[in-house]
Amino acid sequence: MKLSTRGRYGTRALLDLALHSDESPVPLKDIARRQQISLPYLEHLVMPLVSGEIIRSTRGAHGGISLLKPPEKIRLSEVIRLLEGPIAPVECVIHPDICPRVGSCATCDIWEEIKKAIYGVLEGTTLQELVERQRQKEASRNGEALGSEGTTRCDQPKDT
Amino acid sequence: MKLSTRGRYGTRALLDLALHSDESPVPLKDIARRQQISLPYLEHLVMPLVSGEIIRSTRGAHGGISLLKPPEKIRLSEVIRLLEGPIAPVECVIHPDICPRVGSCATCDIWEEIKKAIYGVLEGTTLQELVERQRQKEASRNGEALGSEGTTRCDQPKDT
DNA sequence: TACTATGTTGATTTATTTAGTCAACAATAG
DNA sequence: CTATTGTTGACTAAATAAATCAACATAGTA
Repeated sequence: MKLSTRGRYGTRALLDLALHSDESPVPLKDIARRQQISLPYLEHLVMPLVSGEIIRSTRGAHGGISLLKPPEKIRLSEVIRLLEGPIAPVECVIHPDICPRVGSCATCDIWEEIKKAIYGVLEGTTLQELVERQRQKEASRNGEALGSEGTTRCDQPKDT
Repeated sequence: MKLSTRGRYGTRALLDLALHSDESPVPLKDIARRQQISLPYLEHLVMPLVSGEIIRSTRGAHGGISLLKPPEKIRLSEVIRLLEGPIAPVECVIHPDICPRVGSCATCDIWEEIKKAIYGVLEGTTLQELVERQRQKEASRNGEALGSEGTTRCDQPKDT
């Protein structure tokens, strides 16, 4: 029941993009540096977001990626689905037709409930909310202790 | 965000045990056959449940495994924790101390919420409820269509 | 006692997925 | 034309999942 780096890095990249976008595209290189994600890896990570039409990419000098929709219209449910695939914890919830007898197995009901619970959280959270939370945290952090480290990252070191 | 076979097979094995236990221990061989799980694999699977004191095992002839607690006292949250480890979707929710600055990363809040949502479902479900659900399903199935297949399994074929 | 049925443990194997790199290529701005 | 950026696909290394196998321990039974 773990999220892979795709979901985690990808979400952080999107949050970083939202925090730093001002009309002009944001180069992947900058996001990679700020979020401490290897550039070649990040390039692959964001591709599903491009084809999912969450972001647009611009090649060439001064290129980069930019949001295709306002952050309040981007739901984490879609982001995670694009980055990690279906949210359900087991296949039979995704493809009930492969179950020899759907509806005869009590455990699947529980897996279905878990799927709905996860989906509820992700569907109810937009990128805009993430942005606001992040700004709030950074503000309160500056208030309490000045001059500490630069950009912080949460899941970087070993959160497999 | 997938459950591994450990969690799935283990839960089914436990449900099978609860459905077939009548004082005497149930041999792993029987559970393996009914649930179509390879015996050597099942042997490894149930070990965490033994050390977690969910079940007791008896060696020798007429041996097998038996529940150590009444099914209504066995919560899926504990079963899954024993079989799959911590429920949180990322490490930093499990070990906040490894985060360079806990509380400064907005995405972790969401992962924490997801953890709570999953936990809520699992904590709120007991083995007894699974048993009742299963009996109910089998009863209604016999009512609607007689003489179909034997034991059904839901997640067996390909629910990775 | 000997034998059979069962669980226990640890080593080993195989396949899959994850995470990441590399290199060739395409497009755009200046 | 050149530097800068994204795009694509092949490739690799490491970790994890999903078993399998063999040697052993224990309990019942003839």
